[in-house]
Amino acid sequence: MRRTKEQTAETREALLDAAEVVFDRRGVARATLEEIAREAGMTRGALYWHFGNKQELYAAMLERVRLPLAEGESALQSLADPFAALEDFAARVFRRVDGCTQTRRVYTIAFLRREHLPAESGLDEVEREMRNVGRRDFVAAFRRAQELDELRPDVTPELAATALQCHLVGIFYIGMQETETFRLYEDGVAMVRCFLESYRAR
Amino acid sequence: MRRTKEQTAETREALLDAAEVVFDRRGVARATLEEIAREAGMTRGALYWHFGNKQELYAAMLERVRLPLAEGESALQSLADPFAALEDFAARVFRRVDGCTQTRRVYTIAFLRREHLPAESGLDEVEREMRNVGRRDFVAAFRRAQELDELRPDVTPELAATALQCHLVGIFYIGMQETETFRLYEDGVAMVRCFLESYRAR
DNA sequence: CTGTAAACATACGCGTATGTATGTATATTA
DNA sequence: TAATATACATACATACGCGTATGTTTACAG
Repeated sequence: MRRTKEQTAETREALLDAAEVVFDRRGVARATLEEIAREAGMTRGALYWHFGNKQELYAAMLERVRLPLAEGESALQSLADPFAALEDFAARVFRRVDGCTQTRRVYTIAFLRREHLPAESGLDEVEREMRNVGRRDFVAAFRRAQELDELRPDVTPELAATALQCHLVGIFYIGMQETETFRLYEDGVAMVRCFLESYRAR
Repeated sequence: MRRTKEQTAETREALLDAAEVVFDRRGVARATLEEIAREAGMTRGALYWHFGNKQELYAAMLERVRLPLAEGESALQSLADPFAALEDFAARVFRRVDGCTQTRRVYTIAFLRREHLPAESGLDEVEREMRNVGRRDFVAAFRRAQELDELRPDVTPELAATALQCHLVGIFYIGMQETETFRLYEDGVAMVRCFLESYRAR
């Protein structure tokens, strides 16, 4: 019952798709490998062939979304107009998470359907990067704004970056819970725009 | 081996204290009733006597913190100066969560150490209230601000309330993860103050 | 003072998820 | 084309955590 290389790759993708569905449905801890495999039309044998255990499966699921998202972040580098770049960045992230079902589901899983412990080797690194969104770039952007005398004089670039990060995470967190009363993209962009104005010098 | 009523109450409190510690350490799903009982110097027998199962234990743990916190929220009712009331409210919540070890731990558990599923009878209600912080009062406060022409004309009270809620939740979320680099009270108050200014009419 | 039930500790049975070991058909390679 | 390793399915052994049943002591009601 050996499959071709292409079929094997399809199986792997199907298992990751199934993992997203089941993790979202049951939560990561309560999700069983049996249910995931059945959801993909396979057995646990296939799962243990492609991934060593649930942790590796989860990590692979994160990787599949992290990589395409990482591409879009580079566009923040345009530091001519820092505030416009920040708003544009936030809008793109919201559009991405709100528009793409897979991305949204994975973010929902990482934020809500999973228990975060202080030290979890490997995973912590990736998830930290996910919730940090683009904090490093935020600091750089606000520093640039400071040089241009566009940043409020009574706040540091670091505080502004942290505040933006907090706001984005909160919007994610609430937006994923209140899926009916809250439009991630429209409301999110409006909030960030209003938020950024408050850190602008007058 | 029957105990006095007072001893029984002490046992119950000890079990709840132990639950906080173990839930924080292992996460709710991975925490075992055996470990919780041992942490309290008891056996599972005591746990099953006071609480029917892990879910009831968790709910009781939340209740113990929710009740004292609910008292402080009423002070938002002073609607003479809505923005000052909002800032004052946020400051008190931060002070409470940052200062009281027990409150902070329970909030950490509810936000980070637990998997949130769409429909979970009973718990969802309480946790929804926890993360909503004081949204209902926020709307009222921003409505009042609108009447006083103190609210930005281009935003609705509902959007402003949601934004504040998002910001608070995000500050909680990040503040509990980055316990070293982030001071919940000091940084949180500074952020909320800056945030509120942006929703003020000029 | 006595009976009863409270407040646990201990012991047991059960289901369930996990990891691994083994079986097997077939794509790939030499 | 034969040999081999791949890509799974199936079967098994194990352990763990839960719920409950039972045992035991003793505060408390009458």
